[in-house]
Amino acid sequence: MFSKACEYGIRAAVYIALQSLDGRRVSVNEIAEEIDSPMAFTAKILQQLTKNNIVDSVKGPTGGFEIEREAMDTVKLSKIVKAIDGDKIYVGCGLGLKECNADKPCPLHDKFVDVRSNLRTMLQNTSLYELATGLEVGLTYLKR
Amino acid sequence: MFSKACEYGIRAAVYIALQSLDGRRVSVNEIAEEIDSPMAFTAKILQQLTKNNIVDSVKGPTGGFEIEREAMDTVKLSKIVKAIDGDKIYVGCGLGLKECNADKPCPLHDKFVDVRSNLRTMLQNTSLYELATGLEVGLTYLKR
DNA sequence: TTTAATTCGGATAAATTTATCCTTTATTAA
DNA sequence: TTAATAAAGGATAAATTTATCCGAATTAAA
Ligand code: FES
Ligand code: FES
Repeated sequence: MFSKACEYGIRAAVYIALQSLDGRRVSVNEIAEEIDSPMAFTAKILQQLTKNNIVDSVKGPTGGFEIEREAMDTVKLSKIVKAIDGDKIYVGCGLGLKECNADKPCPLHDKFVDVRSNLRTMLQNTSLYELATGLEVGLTYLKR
Repeated sequence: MFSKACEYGIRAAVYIALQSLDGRRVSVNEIAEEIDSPMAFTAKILQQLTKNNIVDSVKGPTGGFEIEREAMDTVKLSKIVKAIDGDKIYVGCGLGLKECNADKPCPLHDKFVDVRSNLRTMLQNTSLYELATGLEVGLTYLKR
């Protein structure tokens, strides 16, 4: 469904949000450990998240990544997915035609559009804050 | 969503079904042209479909691929997707944890499961015949 | 002012997916 | 029986994704 990069990106963002709720800034090293992802690759993904204003980064000692409380509400998963995987998940044809186009649809178009808009709605309505709070109370996990 | 191999596989299967409705057996060459896919790669995918009893193949002159009328109804997209992409789309965790597990769920689990079962239901309920008939009457397309 | 900690950015490597090529096998028809 | 046609299968190449490494830039604290 999502690329590995995107999966790591979402997990990382949720972890940063969780720690930011406690006012803690976290390093790539800590993030990679806590979400069980390859560190250097995770660093690259965090750069993308930073460039897209999804998380904030601070260099130097005591530096690291954080997310403002307000951003936790405004940043939806759709924004992260778009930043990392692009919009092919939103505009791509399920059967691989150049683009999805209702005027010259593939045989799966109608059914695929249903599923896809279901997914899109879910991503657009899901905030980082929402995901972080489940973690906070120990109901959900970022690694296993 | 699906791999390229899977996209080609579905398109190929639908095309074979369409032609089999007319009693025509089709070659890899024709299939690749009609669905606009790389021929040799498509041949590989057709081998998988054949091994999984999704389509039938006949060697030699006048040979090619075909699908029995009954199979067009019983073969659902879910079978094709499983044959080519495996079942990661059905059992995988949306955020990339080892497997999806409700006992130790990732933060997105509940919402992801909704979307996924929506997708699964769609795939399980969609037959090749259904997709081929839309093509037949010129409402849908396998290339563009 | 120096040192150390941290992200940033570029280069490169490994793994996987996508794609091609060529030989073998089966089968039909001449 | 031979020649031609088509799928099967194996080897390999190209492209993309995933992952690692290392030096540069920034910044806080000693
Ligand atoms: S054209 Fe294929 S999904 Fe819309
Ligand atoms: S555990 Fe992540 S989707 Fe179920």
